[in-house]
Formats: sequence, C-alpha cells, structure tokens
Amino acid sequence: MDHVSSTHDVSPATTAVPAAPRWLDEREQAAWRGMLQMYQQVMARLNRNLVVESGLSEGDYAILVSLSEAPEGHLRAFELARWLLWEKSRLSHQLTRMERRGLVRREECPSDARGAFVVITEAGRTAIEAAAPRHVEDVRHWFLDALSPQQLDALSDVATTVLSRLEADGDGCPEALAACTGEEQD
Amino acid sequence: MDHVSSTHDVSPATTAVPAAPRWLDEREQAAWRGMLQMYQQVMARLNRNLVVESGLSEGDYAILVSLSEAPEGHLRAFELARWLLWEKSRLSHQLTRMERRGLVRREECPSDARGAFVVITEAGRTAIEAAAPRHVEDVRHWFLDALSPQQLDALSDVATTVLSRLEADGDGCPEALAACTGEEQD
DNA sequence: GAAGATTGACTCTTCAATCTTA
DNA sequence: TAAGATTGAAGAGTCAATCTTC
Repeated sequence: MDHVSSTHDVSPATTAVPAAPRWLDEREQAAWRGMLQMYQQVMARLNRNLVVESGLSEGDYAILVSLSEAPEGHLRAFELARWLLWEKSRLSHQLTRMERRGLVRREECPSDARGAFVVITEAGRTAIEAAAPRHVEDVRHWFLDALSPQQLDALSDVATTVLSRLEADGDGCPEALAACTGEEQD
Repeated sequence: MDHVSSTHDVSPATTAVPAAPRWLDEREQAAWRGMLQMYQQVMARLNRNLVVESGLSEGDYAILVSLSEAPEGHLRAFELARWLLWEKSRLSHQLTRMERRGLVRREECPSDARGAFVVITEAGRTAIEAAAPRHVEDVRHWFLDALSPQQLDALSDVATTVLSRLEADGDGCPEALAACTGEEQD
C-alpha cells in the first residue's frame, strides 16, 4: 500500500539465511518501485479531487458507472461484484453506505429469492453524470496526457502479460478473481 | 481503488453537457485499466500472502524495512513519513498499532523536544528478516518473472514519465509528496 | 451442500482539531 | 507562526460467521 513494499537488502549477515534470497537488481527495482509509486501517487490525486469536486469516493464512482451503463440501470449484486472484482462483503458494505445517501436502492429479485438487484436512483444518476467528465479530464491530466502512444501500448502490454500470469496460477485467489474472464470495466 | 475508476461513456444525451467530455479511446482505456487491474491484483495477492505467511501487513513491512536499513535502527517520525510518502497521522496510527505488538518503540529525541524517534525492536528485526525473503520471492513470482528486460525498462520509463509530470504541477499534493525529491525506498 | 447476500469485528486511512516546542 | 507529532471520528476493506434459498 505504501510505496515501499520492499524487496531490498534487509538482513545483512546476522542470521544464517536458509536459502540466500535473491534481492532485486537495479532494473527490477526501478520497474517495481516505479509502478508502485506511479499508481499510488496518481490515485491519491485522482481520488482526492473526485471527492472534493463531486463528493464521490472511488467506490461510489465505480458502482455508479457500472449501474448507469447497465440496461435498466440495475444489476444483480453478484454481477456487480464480479465486474468490479470486489469481494461480496465489500460490495455489501459499500451499498449500505450508498443507500443511506440515496445514490442506489436495493430491490428484490423476482426470479431468485436469494438475490438482490441494485438500482441506481435519480440522485445517483445526477451525481455520476456530473462527476464523470471531470474525472476523465483528471485521468488525462495526471496520467494519459503524459504518455506517448508507444508508451501507452507498452504499458498495456505489461499489464496484459502480468494479468495473464496471475490468471494462470490461481494461487491465493480472493474469490472474485476466479470468475474474471478477462473483461474490462473502465 | 477498485478496478473501475471509470472514464467510459456515462451520460448519453440526457442533459446538455457544458463542454462535451472526451471519453477514452481504445488505446487509452487499455493502458489505464490495464494498469489499475495489474496493480490491484498483484497487490491483493502479495498482501494476502504476506499477512498469512509472516503476520505482517504492508504497512508493518514498509516501516520495518525502513527502520532496519537505517543507521542505528531508528529514524525520526517525520523522516519515515517523508520516505514512505505517508501522511503523518497515518504513520502515527500505524506506529501505535505496531508498538502495541512490540515491533517498534518510540523514544524521545534529545535534540528536538517536539520530535520522536522510532526504533525497531528485536522482535521487529526478527519479523522483518523472516518476512523479507519470502516477500521478494512473491514479487518475483507474481510480477517480475512474467516480464522481459525490455518490458521492465518500458515500465520504468512510463513510471518515470508520469511521476515527473506529477512533480511538475504540485496540484492536490497530499503534503508528503511535496518533500519527495525523487528518492526511492524499498 | 453450494450460491447469493448480509453482518459484526477488526484493521487501515483520512480529515480536522489539538497540543507542544522551535 | 510554523514544525513535529498525536488524537478522535468517520469512511473503507477484509475475514469469518451467518442466514436464506437453490
């Protein structure tokens, strides 16, 4: 979470290490830490601006966008969770907060009594329509505009490569990831 | 925070938009969302594994690494905050939790009565020395090993480019960033 | 039993307010 | 007044347990 999910020389020679860890070389560190810092700093600015200008958190934004793009402005909860790659409990807590603020509403699902529909309200629609253009501009300003088409493609390539490796070995898969078929949200 | 800090078509034509937002094209979306997903999924696995195998959170890890690399195993609180790019209150809360668990200790600073030293304890050292090798292996396994030297360099290049733009316009700078001179931690 | 979903407890992060010393 | 640091409250995320329906 911070910028220092370190990988550096940590234990000099105090204790005998079982298998002599291979610490990261210059190139590896530059890539790894560069990515961490880039993500964290871009996101910090983006989120801060979003909440200041629109009163929406990242979570609010993600959910409202998903719902606003859905056919009738509603989705099943599990569909939302899959789409966002969120844990179901995270989604549930988030929806509770948003429902309290009148941005979404929960409705019963006729075809499956276990299920719930999540519906965007008028207030929710108003909020997302006001927030989205600014947010996109911020993404451009702090991220996209800095990069050339070649750099954008290189980054996509890196992401695709890493993500496909993660998909390959489903270790420690936090539940939502298993269902992900490669779709993207935005 | 989720994978959907959207930028997509949100408002079709309901209200007259002041300046017709430019939504992201294919290439832009691939890069932007690819980065978000890559970061989030890699981190999710890394953090989960770290806490399961070592009982340390990302925050614990970052602080213990920083302290273990410091001259006497201690740093001023504000130095730590600057290094990690953390807010001071976040650091303070984190230290409180870690002190409770015996991983670090706070000491008075002789030269500045306002200040505090943060010191790594024996338990802290033991914990980080046990955790680090595994963590580095995980970083390799889920991230570095998937990428070629060219891809690593391309990623570094992207990160450097974006970060230098952020440094350039200090908008919405969340306090810690201002002091960052380009040093890396880890 | 498994799937869809919620809840409670705990950890983590942020913001604003505060306190003390330089 | 500004710098170094802490605190409390509220929002956010994770995990394990639970409940209902398939």
